[in-house]
Amino acid sequence: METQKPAQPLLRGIDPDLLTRAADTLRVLGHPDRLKIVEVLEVQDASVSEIQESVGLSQPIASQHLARLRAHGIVEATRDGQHVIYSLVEPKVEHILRCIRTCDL
Amino acid sequence: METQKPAQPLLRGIDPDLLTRAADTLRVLGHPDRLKIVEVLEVQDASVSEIQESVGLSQPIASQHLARLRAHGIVEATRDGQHVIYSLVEPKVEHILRCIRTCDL
DNA sequence: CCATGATATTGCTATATCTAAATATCTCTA
DNA sequence: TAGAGATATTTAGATATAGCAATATCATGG
Repeated sequence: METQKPAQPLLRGIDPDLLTRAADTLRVLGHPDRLKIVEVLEVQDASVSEIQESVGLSQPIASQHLARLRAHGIVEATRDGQHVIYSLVEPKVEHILRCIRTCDL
Repeated sequence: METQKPAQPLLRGIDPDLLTRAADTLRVLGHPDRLKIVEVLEVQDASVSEIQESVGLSQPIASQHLARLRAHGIVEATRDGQHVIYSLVEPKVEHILRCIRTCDL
C-alpha cells in the first residue's frame, strides 16, 4: 500500500520535503538584517565589506548572516582577489521580495 | 582610513518597521506545521479540532501555533458555539503561498 | 448548577538562534 | 616571506522557540 493515509481531507498534498524546505527558507529570510542583505544584493552584487557598510553590521555578523544565506542556497559567493562577491542565486528570492513589497505582509 | 559614509548607497530605503514586520511574518510562517495550517485554511475555514486532525497535531500544539499565527495577524478566530473557527485574515498570505508553490523557493 | 466536549494556557526541558569578541584563514603586495 | 586588509570561524552567554504534559477556561445540554 503506497497510500497509507487517506484521511487528510483539508490538506491538499504538498510534498512534505518541499514544505519543510520552504519553511526553512522562510525562517532564514525571517531576520531583518538578512532581509536587508538580500535587498542590497537585489540591486547589485556586493562584497562583504560593502554589504557590511550598507546594512550597518559588524564584519563577523555580516559574514555569519551571509554564511547562513549561502548554506540555504539563497546567495552564492565568488572570490575576486581579496574580496568575496555575493550575489542572489536565483530570481526565486526576488519573488518573495516582491511579495513583501506588494502585499503589506 | 575609515570613510564613514552617512548614506546607504546600496540599500534603497524600505521602512525599517515594515522590514522588521515582514521578517517577523516570515519567521512565523517558517514552521512546517504552521505552513500546513495556513494551507488548510486556504482551502476553507476550519475549527481547531479539524485543523488538528488535518495537520496531525496534538490539541495544545495546534492551539499554540494558531495563537501565534493570530498574534501576528495572519489568521483570525470567531466563535461558533463550542467551536472556534479560524480563517485567513487576508489574501496577503495567499500571495506568499503562491510564491512558495510557484517558485521552487 | 453540573458534566462534558472544545479550546486555551501554563510550567518545564531541550534545542535553536542572536550577538559580540576573539581568533583563524585567505590573498595580495612590498 | 612578512605584513596588512578582507573574510571566515569559533566561543560563550543571553534570549527565543519547540514540544509535551497538566491544568484552566469556555460554551452547551441536561
